Amino acid sequence: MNYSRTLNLPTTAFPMRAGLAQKEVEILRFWDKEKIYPKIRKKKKGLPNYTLHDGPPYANGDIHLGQVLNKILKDVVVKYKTMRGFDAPFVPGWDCHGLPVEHQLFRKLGINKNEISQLEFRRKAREYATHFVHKQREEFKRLGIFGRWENPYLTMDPKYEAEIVKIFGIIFQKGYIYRGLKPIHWCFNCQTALAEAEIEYKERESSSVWVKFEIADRLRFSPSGLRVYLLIWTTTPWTLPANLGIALHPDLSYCFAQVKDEVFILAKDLVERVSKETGIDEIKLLRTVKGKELEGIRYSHPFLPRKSEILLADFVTLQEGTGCVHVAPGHGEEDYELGRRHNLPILSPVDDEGKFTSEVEELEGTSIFAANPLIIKRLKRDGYLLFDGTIWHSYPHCWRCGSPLIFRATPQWFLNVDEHNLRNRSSQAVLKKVKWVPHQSRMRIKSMLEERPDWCLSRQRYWGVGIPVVYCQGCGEAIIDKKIISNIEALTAKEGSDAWFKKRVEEILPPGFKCPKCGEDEFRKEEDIVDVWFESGVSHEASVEREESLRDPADLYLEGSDQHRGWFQSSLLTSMALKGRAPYRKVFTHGFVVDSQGRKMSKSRGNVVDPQKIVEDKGADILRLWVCLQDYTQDVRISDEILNYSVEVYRRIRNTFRFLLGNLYDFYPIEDTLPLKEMREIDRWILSRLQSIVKLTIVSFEAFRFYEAVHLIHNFAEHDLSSFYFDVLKDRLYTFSAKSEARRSAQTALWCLLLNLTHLMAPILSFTSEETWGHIKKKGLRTKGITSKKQKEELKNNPPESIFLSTWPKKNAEMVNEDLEKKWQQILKVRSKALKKLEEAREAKKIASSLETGILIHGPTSLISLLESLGDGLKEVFIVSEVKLKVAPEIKIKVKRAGGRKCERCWNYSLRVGEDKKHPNLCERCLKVVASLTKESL
RNA sequence: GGGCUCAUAGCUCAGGUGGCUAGAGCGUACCCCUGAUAAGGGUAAGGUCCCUGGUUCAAGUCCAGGUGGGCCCA
Repeated sequence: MNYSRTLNLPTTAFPMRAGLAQKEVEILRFWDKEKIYPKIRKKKKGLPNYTLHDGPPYANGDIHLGQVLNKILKDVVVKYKTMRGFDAPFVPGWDCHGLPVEHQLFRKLGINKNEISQLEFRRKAREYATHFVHKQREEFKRLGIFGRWENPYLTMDPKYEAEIVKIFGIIFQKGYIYRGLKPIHWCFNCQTALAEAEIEYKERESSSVWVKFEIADRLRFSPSGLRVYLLIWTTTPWTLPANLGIALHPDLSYCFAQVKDEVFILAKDLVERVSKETGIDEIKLLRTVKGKELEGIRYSHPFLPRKSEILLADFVTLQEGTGCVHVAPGHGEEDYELGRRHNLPILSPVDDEGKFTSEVEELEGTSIFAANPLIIKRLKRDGYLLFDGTIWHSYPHCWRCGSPLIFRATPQWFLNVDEHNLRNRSSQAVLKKVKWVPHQSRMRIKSMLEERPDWCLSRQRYWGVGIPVVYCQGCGEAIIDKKIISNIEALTAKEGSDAWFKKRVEEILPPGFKCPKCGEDEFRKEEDIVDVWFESGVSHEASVEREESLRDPADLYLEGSDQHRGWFQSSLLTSMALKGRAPYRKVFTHGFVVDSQGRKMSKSRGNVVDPQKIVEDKGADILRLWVCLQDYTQDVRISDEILNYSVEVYRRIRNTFRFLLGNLYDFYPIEDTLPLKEMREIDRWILSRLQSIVKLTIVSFEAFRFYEAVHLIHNFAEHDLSSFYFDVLKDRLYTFSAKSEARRSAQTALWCLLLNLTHLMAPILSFTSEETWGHIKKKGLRTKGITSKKQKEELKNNPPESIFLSTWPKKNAEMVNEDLEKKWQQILKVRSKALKKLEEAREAKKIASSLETGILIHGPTSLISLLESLGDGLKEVFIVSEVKLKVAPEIKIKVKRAGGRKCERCWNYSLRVGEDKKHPNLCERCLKVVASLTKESL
């Protein structure tokens, strides 16, 4: 007779194989159709607010793994906080303006700035950014990220743009913003500034000149009667008129080298090379000093009536030249920084067309490249040229027209980081008021703040918010007026930032406006736009402060570690300047996604992984789990092997859910739950273990260590549940009478495990938890045997339709039983010894299933009485047919074949199998069960 | 080159204030089960704890130097 129909075998519609790619789409549709997110928002209204403010990604291209990592982490935090009883809205944002969009669009259109009007281009840029906002939004939604997707904040939204204008005005009024000069890459053919990304380096022939700068001060070491020169090398003689310093490395050795009746100062280690390149020999080394010993010594300019000083700089190297570096703060990045530190003027006597201005009288109107030979000729004539030649080297060119570029200083707007002690105040706020996770972030932001230069707010671009400044045509005065700003603000709010570029200046100014300095009434608008970092940097005001649902300062900013220099700082500085406090209470940073070797992803390396592919192939939950399996405070690796690991962990957790659901098919919590007191000891034990897991998981989530939580839960599912508790439980679940107390006790524990584990995993495995919840909620809705109307009503609304509308488990103190946990720890130790013995017997081909055996346990009295207390449960623990105990000084376990015959129903061996004639192959226990079944079916 | 940082089994992670015969899970090998079945159980193999020095009775753990990787700057 086949008894399997008399067993309570697991049944569930929850499939073993997830089919995530399709299933997730169904769940997304469910969330969408049932408006789950709006319902969450409504339900949480009035609870304590938790604001995680989204750092806006660029609306540019498809999302990459870095953004996936970032948004999933945010989502886990938000879902966790939501389920723990916070009102935690998520308002996603996008950074829409700026170079990345502009650059890519120019490329796509195949034109340059001069071939399209600014307004026409801006229209296209808006379309372009909008397109990617939509695209990325769908991609993020597909990952299961909850948020107010239908109404994100966009930096190109007119209201947002108006805020940018307003805040620029306020910060200006407070005195933080000034006008200064800064060198930029300039194409004098296109007459435009170029960003780094728009530069192409190509080989080019340039002059290569060695120039002598005569020392003007008396030197401590002074070779009698001889003239002493600093020897510099440059490939851009046209920048010599702007020379305002010569840089030496403080720690390099410099020598005084005599050539005929002149002495040159140059790096000692470069003497030989210079000699070779210039063909000058017969060099006599007089003496050597360290660079720092020459600091501050003055020299004369070779053809201008000017004296400058020797400066020290770490950027000086022995790679090329002479170790004495010509410094023109108006014509080079490093030169500029060095000049700024020494308060040198930013001299840049070259106009838009690349011609000298009147600042260099004798070259006025001459193009810089045409000036090169003139300058060389003059140096030669006056004896300041040691040698000249030509050189092929890599030189920056315009990506559009191919012309060689120059570095040229232009007037730009800056935020003074030291105004009103801004730097120190920010530093203090960051160190004392803000929590940094991981703690290393704190030092990082500190050192970056301390070293950062003033913030250049001007960009010579098309796509962005105009800097709201007008200039008097009469005296050139730059005017930022409260009234004008509020006009621009109002116009921008109404028509968007296009208004600034569309309107004539008179339409922006108040009627009858006159220059406060000279009384003139003709003006022109500033042409530069605001740096995009300023735009996203003011989101604490333009988004958080204005959003009804969000709180400023935010509870959390969560971004990649590159934002220490970026958004964390731009947000901090603007907030400090505006409100005198940081915009965040806590900052959580994560690392970067790298390949299996720990190397960064790049197209050239060919190791870029596409998240869309993983989603289509394995599912978003696998990606979510991948994120949460790793220590993302460091760099996060990805590879097939790592993803497969994620799949394995997923399977284990899914199967755990499936086992739980399968064995609860006939369990309805409302009527079948057994009170804790009446439950079996092992069931109470697993519930106590569960409480430890709940407690520790909460600790991990609070510290944003999701990987710790996942490892914990996975281990629990593996070690406590699957390999022990479930294995032991099968006998009771399958073979005992369906409604027996013993079985209900087990099911009560399983129900509790199921509820808790699905919740603990929900912020991470959102799709799978929701899927599981779908099966759970059907059970709770059953109202069989419930008569009162009120009860029925309650059950209608409970459980909630989505797991995300329910709350996270709390630690249940009643279930905690440390004594029990200790006791079972000992039992498990004995069990693992027994398993080893069983395996030996199995290897020896003496047994196959452990139920074929009986075991004899020797041990000290304490252990024996502990085991004895388990009663019938003892043999279940070992999954054997018989356990005998014997007191002995040493622990020892013996395995023998079980006596009796195998019961056909429960597979246990028993001496009493065969006692009943009707069921000759059943044991005494199954006999009773089967008998009751027959009775029932009658 | 500078600031911050990371390095433990093939993979993902544990290893407060130095005492370890260095752990867990995955994967691998072998075995068992066939009533969680493209599942489940068991056993086992796997590590110069990046390298080199030093402090110490004792170092994965502390110190110094180096190598390699990451982010940001130059």
